[in-house]
Amino acid sequence: MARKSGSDGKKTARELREAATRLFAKYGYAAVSMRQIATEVGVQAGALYLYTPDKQTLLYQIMDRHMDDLLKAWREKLEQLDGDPMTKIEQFVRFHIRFHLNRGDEIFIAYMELRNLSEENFDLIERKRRAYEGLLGEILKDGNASGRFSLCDTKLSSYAIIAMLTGVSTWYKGDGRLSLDKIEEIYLCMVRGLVSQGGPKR
Amino acid sequence: MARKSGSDGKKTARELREAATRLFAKYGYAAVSMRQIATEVGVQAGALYLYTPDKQTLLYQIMDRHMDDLLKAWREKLEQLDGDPMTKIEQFVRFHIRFHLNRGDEIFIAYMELRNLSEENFDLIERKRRAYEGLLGEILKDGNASGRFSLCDTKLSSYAIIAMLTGVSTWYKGDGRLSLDKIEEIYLCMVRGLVSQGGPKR
DNA sequence: GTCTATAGAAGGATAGAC
DNA sequence: GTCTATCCTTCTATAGAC
Repeated sequence: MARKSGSDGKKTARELREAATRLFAKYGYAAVSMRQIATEVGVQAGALYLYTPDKQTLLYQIMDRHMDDLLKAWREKLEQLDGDPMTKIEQFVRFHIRFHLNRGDEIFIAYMELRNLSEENFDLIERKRRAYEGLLGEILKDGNASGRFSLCDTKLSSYAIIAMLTGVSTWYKGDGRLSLDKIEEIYLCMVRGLVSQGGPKR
Repeated sequence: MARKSGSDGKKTARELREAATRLFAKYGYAAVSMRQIATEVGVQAGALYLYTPDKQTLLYQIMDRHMDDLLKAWREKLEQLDGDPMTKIEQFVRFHIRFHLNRGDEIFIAYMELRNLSEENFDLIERKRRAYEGLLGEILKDGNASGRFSLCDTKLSSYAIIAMLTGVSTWYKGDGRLSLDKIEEIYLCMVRGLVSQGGPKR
C-alpha cells in the first residue's frame, strides 16, 4: 500500500524509539523482534528500516541518547551549586533518584543491555558511563580532601552510592507506602552515613 | 552414531548446566541458542533434550539451585553466630560479597534474567529472593529495636545494602588494586556507617 | 512513507538410526 | 547416550509496488 494517510515520518521515528525502549526494557533486547516493535508502532516490520539501519543501532541510539541526557542534566545542575561537597552530594542523590525514576526503561536498558552492544558501541557507551561516575568521584574526592567527608574508600564509595541509588528503580512502584520525597530523604540519610564513616585509620 | 565411547550421562548433565550458566551470563538467556550450548558441551543439540525438557526449564533450574544454595549457606552461617546484630550484619556483608564473587555467573543470571522466566517460575524464584532479603531485614529490625543500629529506614536499608554489595560483582576483577579482604573491610566500613546514621527524628 | 512479499539464516524441538 | 536429519517457526533485512 502507499503511504498511509496522515502518516508522518517524524512521529513514526519517535514512536519507534519509544516502542523499542519500552519493549527492550520489558523483555530484553535479544528477546524482542523487529516485528514486535513494528506491531507496537503500528506499521509493518519493513517500514522500520526507514528509521534505523538495523536492530543493533536502535539499541545503541537509545543508550547513547540516555547517557547524553543524563550527563547534560547533571552537569547543568552541578553548575548551579556552590562549592560545598555536602551540598553537591545531597543534590546528586536527589538528582540521580529522580532522573532514574522518570526513565525507568532507559536506565534498565542502560544497565542490562550493555552486553548486547557491539564491541565498538560498547566502548562508546562505557566512556560516557565512566564520565558520569567520574563526576560523582570528584565530589567525593573533594569532600574527603577538605575534611567534609570521611570516606571508607573514594572509588568504592562512588560505586556503592550509584549501586544503591540505581537500585531504587528495581523496587519503586509509585504506589507504595513512601512518597518520592520521603524516599529521597531516606537515601540522603543513608548516603550521609556512608560518606561520614571512614575513620582516620583509612 | 551410537553412544559415544566414554560418554557419561551424569557428566553431560553437569556440563550442560555449567555451559548454560556460562553462556546465559555472558550473552543473556534470549541471545543464547540451544545449538550454542550443545557446541559448548560437545554434543549435538538434540542430545540436550535428554537432560532438560526445554530451554525455559534450564534457566529456571539454574536460578532455583542458586537461590537454594544461597539460602542454605547463609542460614547455616547465621546459626553459628551469637545474637548481636552488629556481628550478624558484619558477617552478612562478608558472606554476601564472598558468596557472590565466587558465583559471578549465577548471580548475574539471578538478577538479569528474572524477566525471562515464565510467570509461574518467576513466582517461585521471587519467593526465595524475598526470603533471603527477609533474613537481612530481620537483622536490621532487631538491631534497630535494640538500639544497636540507628537506621534511616529498615526496609530501604536492606535494599540499599543488598544493592551495594551485589554491585561488587559488576566491577570486581580479582586483579585490581584491592584484595578481597580489603574490599570486605571497606564495605564493612560503609555498611556500619549506613546502619548507624538515622537520627532519633526518624 | 508504508505496504506486501520474500530471501536467507537461525531458532526450538522431535524422530529414529545406531 | 548421542548422532543425523528434519519439521516448523520465527527472525532480520531487503526489494519493489503503490
